Amino acid sequence: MASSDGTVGKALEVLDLVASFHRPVRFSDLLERSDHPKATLYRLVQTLTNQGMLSHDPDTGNYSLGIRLVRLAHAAWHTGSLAPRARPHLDALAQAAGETVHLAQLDNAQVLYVDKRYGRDAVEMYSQAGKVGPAFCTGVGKAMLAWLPESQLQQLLPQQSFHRFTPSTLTSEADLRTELLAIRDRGFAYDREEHEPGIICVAVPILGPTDRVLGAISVTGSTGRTDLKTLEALLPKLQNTAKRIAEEATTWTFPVPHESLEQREEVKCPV
Amino acid sequence: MASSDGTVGKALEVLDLVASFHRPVRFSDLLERSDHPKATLYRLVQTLTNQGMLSHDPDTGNYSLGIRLVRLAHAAWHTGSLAPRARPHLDALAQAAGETVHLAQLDNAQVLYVDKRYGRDAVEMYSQAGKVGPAFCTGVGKAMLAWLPESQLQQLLPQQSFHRFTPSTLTSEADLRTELLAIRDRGFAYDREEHEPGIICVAVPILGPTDRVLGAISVTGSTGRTDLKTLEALLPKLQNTAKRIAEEATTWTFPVPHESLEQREEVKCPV
DNA sequence: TTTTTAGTTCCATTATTCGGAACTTAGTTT
DNA sequence: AAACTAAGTTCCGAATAATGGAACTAAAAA
Repeated sequence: MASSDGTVGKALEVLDLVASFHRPVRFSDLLERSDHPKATLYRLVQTLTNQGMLSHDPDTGNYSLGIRLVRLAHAAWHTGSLAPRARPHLDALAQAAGETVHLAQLDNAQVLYVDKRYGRDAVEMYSQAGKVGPAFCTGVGKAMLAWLPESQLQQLLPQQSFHRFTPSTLTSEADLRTELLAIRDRGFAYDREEHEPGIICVAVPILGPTDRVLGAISVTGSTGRTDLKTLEALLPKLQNTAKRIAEEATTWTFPVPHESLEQREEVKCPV
Repeated sequence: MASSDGTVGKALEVLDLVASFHRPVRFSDLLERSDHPKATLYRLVQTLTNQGMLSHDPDTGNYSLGIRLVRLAHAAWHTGSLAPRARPHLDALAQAAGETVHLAQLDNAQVLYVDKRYGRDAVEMYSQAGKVGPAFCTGVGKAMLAWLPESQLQQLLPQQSFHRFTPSTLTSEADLRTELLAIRDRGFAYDREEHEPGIICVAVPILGPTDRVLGAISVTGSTGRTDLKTLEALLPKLQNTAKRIAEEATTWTFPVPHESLEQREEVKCPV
């Protein structure tokens, strides 16, 4: 599955490229890291800028990800992610558990955190929702992988970096496969400081009717304050929460759109 | 500027179309509202799904905006919007003012709120930030329009709906033009219950070196608790904050990326 | 069973994208 | 100031990818 589909694929690739810099970039920065010939890349960037997916600062010549993305993501988060419907359940879980709670979904081969709660206060959400992490060495990642059909695993596993973050990171596909079987067997996943030293967690998948993987939730702690046994005691609550979220996600029929359409409509590009 | 550029433009149009439903949609829903022939739309949707920009629930056949958008938006918000650098200033302003504070940018012809503070507590990113509103009848919208070059105005004004939200909404381009001149003259914009009854605000633009419009901030109140005179007293603080944000936005050189690239890389699509 | 509706595939035609190379700035260096 | 360099932009014939009418399949309704 090496190659991307068509012009659209290439354009989206450029978006990822811009994102990967984590800072505004000049055209030549992009050119350097891209396989496309100058003229081609230039045209792609132009198009994306026109479309508001990139923004271009005429003073500095820098490109950044465009603001249209933020708008689209707002909608994506509302209709496409589990977060809005999982919210009350997450709140309750965070209260009851008194530990940090994560809600994640798969974004391709990576884990994407779509919501997060700190024991009590809902702070810092800005910087957290939307963050991505590795799948092979996080609790939520492994919990989701464990329930994927073989066909999908075959696509996702080769994309894992198996980078050794800590001494306990699983660094081969074989080790991970063994772990995934164990997880599926016992019904939940551990993170034994595999991603960050001192950080442990217990995670369960959120499964749809056909056991399709919808997402995962976890409770996280630090080895200083707690241990796996303690976190494990929260499992019933975790599993209960996961079940409820799954129910909401599948039961729920969306309310009829209130169509605040005064604005909407096909708005076209400025220069 | 009726038409969009190329295949990429069409694909992004489809994303907007999906977003406009505010709920998961079936293919036929999209077909109904789109000008594209069935096969063409189908291919576009396929491509976007492949790319993770749309997600497709095989159980229900529904499409939603994909999770890849959330990831991209996270990056967009960090590097592309004023929000992260404006943050401490907004906090300070909200504290000092004791009123709700908005930070907005232009997304095409609309206003996009990229951050918000209620007197004290911060709000979650994707449920509030990412929201769009009309430009012609909000304080931040008018503040930004007032400083745009004529060429841009000519593109954006025809896209305004001029929908009468309240008795005091300006409902014609001519009225708005007059108002914009007044705003530019006095240096800030009022919202005299033009968008929502009982909601008033005072807004100032955030201007770059060449007076380029970077964004706008406002303090908002309700007619029950306050009045325009009172809000106006906060103007020095507002203007000061805007200036600081502008400075940060232009001065700031981004820190060298910590390149947590174990993950990144061109990750390709699952089935 | 037949009919209708929703979703998917085919493929010759057509329109877009591609990219090498030349050109234009703007910023350095001698 | 002329010569050089690097970054960004435009051109245009060749190559490729998108198009969409129509036919097909699957599933639901009559």
